[in-house]
Amino acid sequence: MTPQRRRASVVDVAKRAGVAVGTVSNVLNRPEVVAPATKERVLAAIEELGFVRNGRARELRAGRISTVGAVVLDIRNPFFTDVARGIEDRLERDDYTLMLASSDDDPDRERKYLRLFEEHGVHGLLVVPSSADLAHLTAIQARGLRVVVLDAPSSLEGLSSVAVDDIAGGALAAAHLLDRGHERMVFLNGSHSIRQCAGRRAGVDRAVLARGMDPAGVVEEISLRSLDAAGGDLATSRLLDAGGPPSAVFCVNDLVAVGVQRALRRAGGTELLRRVAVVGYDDIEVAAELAVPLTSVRQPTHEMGWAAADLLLEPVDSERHVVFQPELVVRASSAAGPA
Amino acid sequence: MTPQRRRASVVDVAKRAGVAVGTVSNVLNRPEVVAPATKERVLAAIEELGFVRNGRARELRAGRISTVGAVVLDIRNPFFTDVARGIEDRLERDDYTLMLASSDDDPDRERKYLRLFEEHGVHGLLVVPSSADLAHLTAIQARGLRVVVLDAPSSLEGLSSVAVDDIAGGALAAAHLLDRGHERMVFLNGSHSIRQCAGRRAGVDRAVLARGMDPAGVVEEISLRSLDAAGGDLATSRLLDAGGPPSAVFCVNDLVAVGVQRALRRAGGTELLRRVAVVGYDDIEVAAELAVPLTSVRQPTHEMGWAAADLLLEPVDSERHVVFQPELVVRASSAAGPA
DNA sequence: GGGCGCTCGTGAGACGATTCACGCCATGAC
DNA sequence: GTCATGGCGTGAATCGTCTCACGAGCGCCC
Repeated sequence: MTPQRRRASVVDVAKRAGVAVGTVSNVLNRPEVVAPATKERVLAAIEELGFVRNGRARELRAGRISTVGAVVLDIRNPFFTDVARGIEDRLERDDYTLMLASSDDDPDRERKYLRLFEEHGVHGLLVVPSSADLAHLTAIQARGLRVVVLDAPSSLEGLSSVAVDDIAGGALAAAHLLDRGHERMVFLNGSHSIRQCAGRRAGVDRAVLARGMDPAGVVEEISLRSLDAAGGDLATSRLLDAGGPPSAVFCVNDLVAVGVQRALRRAGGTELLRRVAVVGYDDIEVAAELAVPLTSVRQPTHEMGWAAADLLLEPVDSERHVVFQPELVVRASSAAGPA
Repeated sequence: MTPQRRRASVVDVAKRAGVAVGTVSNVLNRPEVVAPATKERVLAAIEELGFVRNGRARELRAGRISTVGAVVLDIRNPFFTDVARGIEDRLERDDYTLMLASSDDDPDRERKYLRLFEEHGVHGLLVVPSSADLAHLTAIQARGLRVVVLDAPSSLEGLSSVAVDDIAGGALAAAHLLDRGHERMVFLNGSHSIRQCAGRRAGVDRAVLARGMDPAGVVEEISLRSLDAAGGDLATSRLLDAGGPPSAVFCVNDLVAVGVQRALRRAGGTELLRRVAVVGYDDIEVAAELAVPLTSVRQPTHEMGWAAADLLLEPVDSERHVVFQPELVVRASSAAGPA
């Protein structure tokens, strides 16, 4: 309890209890081999000195590692925190801990965190890659770490993965808007170097082609720099300034859709809001509670996190892939027909 | 690049480059003292072996620690992720890293994570305490770690803190409802062992007393087990079953308020929703975009996180307290008058 | 040519916990 | 009385990195 210059170590405890360091270690790790009286003395000394094990030394010696690192794209997006929660729940079962970091879609930040985790000696890494190039991940795996890629379905070069079928998701959304009669739509997407973005676009194209139409004539894709409400708001404002509202907008995630709705309402009130069909992606918790409840593509977030952590902890050494199917949740925001 | 049984160590690198281990270390840490030719050889060996520093050994030896641990109440609440972002931004400036964990309002989980972080040897800890008892935190501080308490203003027993004035926040919300003429209100709160909850209740009482009324007659407080949309939904459903809708509801956070709105709408459509005045807390990003935009108490989240990290990194050793003032953001949800 | 200073590189020791081969002692069987 | 057995405890060696006191080699100047 008294402030100390230096943390107490096993040596200090051993001295205080009048035993050897090995005995202290035994009390901590295999208490059953220590006689009760001795154990008592050691525990008392630990208490008095406020001794706390030094995990770094412990892991250095033992090689044991019970931490897992995860790098997601944006920690403020509920989609990723839900996935993280799924990861955590699975890890807890095996007494592992999660270190979470957010790359902000920035490959450099991603690399920085991956390196940090690797130096730190994590058991494995869960990564939502921010670019299409996975060479740095295969290199890490080659060094003996387990790597599981989340949300990046294709061309995995030997890495295990958990993903939702983004092509199917994009197709669901686009088909829904086409069904409503929209023959032109705006797609607010992220950079195609983000795999989910490229995949959803491919799905959109597939749905359009399936109806014998030409994607180039139907889909106007706008690439956003920031995939959040601010990004959606800004892009929509520009559209309105440029030539009036589109009749249908598909957004690469729900936060962007929230921004779209915000800009529409600001420009033309609820009336304008109801005239534009908006479809989001992720089905975040508040999607149903918005001014105009949002039609969205739902992904099984918790299950994805769980499955990813599962792949990481499993002793299996082979490459494995888990693909979940997305689901369209139809609400009022997509009710509007074409202009 | 080739898979290896064991991670390459400095010894391996030294052998390969034909130098001493100290030289390898110098290349990594003080490259300017190594002759160019030697440095070249060492770097080549590092590349060939895929050598990655072992951070555990490094920190063990150096005592140097560049990690900070944070334990927040609920990682899915945007309030906490915004605070976390503030922390991260401040830490990044000094090349520190954040390990984030979520206690789920559970003191046992909180203790578990704190212990883990302490064993891990973090530089310091940022904690949003889940109970009123801070003895375990002072004990940690006594052992030489820096501890900053977030969002817990009173009786700090020597711990530095960053907080928003919860009493003022509770008072703002209650005064607003009283101004609208509501003489009865429901307060959906969490356990009073959570300090923010106790503080906001105190603020509510203060506002009521300031008008010469009796809190017991005005405020019906309901204690929720889970402070999220599900919790608010459930409590509201029960209220409706028991005796019809209240005229005013103050929620301890916005997620709870979202749940309240959901239950109201389910029971009586938008019409019922507009008849009940609802005030939330935190002003999360989507608060303005809900079906009925939510009146809420805004807290400067990013600044709080930044300030907390600042206290942790500063070399100052004295106890410091930073208190931010909350702000009421009035929107449509609180427009309804008394029944 | 002896002394001095400088640049580079060396390698043993330290950080703190764990492990394991070993020794001590008491007990009990023959 | 001897020997085997088993329960307890010991402490040196180990993990991988960094530090630091030291020394080798070289050039330069008086």
